[in-house]
Amino acid sequence: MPDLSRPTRVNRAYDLLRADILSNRLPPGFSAPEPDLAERLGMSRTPLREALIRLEHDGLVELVPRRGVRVLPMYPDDMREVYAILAALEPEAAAELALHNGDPGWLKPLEDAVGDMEAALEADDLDAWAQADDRFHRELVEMSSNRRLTEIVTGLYDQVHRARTLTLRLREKPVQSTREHREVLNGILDGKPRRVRKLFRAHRDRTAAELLAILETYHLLHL
Amino acid sequence: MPDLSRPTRVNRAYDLLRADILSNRLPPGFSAPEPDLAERLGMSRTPLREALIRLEHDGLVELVPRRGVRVLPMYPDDMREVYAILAALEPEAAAELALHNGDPGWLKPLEDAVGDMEAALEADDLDAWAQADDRFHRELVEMSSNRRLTEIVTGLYDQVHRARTLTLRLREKPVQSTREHREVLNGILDGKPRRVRKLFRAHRDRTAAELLAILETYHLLHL
DNA sequence: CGTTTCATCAATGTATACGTTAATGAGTGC
DNA sequence: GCACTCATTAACGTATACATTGATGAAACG
Repeated sequence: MPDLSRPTRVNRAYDLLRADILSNRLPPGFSAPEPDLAERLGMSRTPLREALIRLEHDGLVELVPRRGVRVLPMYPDDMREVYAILAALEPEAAAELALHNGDPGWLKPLEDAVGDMEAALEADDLDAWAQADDRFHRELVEMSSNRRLTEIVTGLYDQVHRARTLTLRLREKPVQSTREHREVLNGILDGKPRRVRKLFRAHRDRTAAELLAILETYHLLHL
Repeated sequence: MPDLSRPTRVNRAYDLLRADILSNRLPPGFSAPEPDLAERLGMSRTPLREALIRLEHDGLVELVPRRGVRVLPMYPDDMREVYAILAALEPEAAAELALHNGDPGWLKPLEDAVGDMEAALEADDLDAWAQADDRFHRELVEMSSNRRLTEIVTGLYDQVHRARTLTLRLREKPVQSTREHREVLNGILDGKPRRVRKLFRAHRDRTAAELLAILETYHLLHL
């Protein structure tokens, strides 16, 4: 809830560091003392520290006294934690949508996202697919119009972002995932909350298991 | 995940302010410029600001440039947000417990909590009842051994803490609530996850509705 | 050579300083 | 009497300074 838009140094530091972590430019395990980071960002330690506190809350870094900032790794158990929470929240949010029938065209963002997933799948463009997938999930939770829920869920997305990116090309073509999204969307359109919840839940559980299996297979024990 | 135990000024400021907010000594809507607060806490603005950033993340205060810190009020819609999330998370955590049958005596903390609720109800000690109720919910989510889940849920508890305290004496004797906790516990003991989920969900939905009704009745529109 | 002691160094936690800028109110014009 | 202008004030965002203290490696010792 801080104003992320104001052009303050704290915000710049936060945005830059977050982007570097999500993109793996600052890989898990990386650590550096505050003065180094501050210099690299061209600012003093004061705003940097404030940004770091926010990143720590986001579960992206750890502030170890005397050892500086450490980018947190994600172990399979961490992944399980995140997906267990998402498996409880997302299906509920989706089911909720199935009740609130708004004006027609209301679900356009979701339809577009699923459409883009299908198109990307057809075109074998995995990056576009991942982006559309991400959009689907983010749009959906935002439609819940529950600000707290949105913040929690997007925070969790961030935490598993690296793992998703790294495993994107290690999995089979996401044919089933794409179909499942379409089914969830249809369920919402049809106003079937219980069906939607069940479908989404199954989707989450399946994708979580899939991702964990890949991590195990490739011995990617920390991301 | 900051180290809350280290005796630093940041931690002191955080603990004191959080306690003051939860106890309503700093009521919703209260606001003060940073220098005032810093002086009152006997420290400089630097550690204070770091504490405030954490409180902001916790959803307890808002940092308004030029106007200082503002203790956030809770409107009915905020309450709805919080309870919607809890209604998704807690039943899931409880259902999970119904699967993992650990050693006997494993559920002791929950049994004690429910026992204390029943005793407090008998003794007409509302404060003790509320404390036991709180303990039940906290213990339960901690047993999920999902650190992230615990942090999210306890953060939400904090946000509605004031409302719960203030309405404690405006509601009828929590006979049904107490019974529902006992039923949930029995469901866990019997290893019936689906039943537990349903019971807990109903409990949450009912208590949320009850609380909101009270707020409406008494025109307590912001807490 | 391994271990212990101690001095050095550097990072942190915090205080202080300061330029910028929004808020406030006095003063002016209408 | 009301609106507007502008000067004053003070809070914020940030930089800098500094004492404390853990870490590190050298040196002394066995």
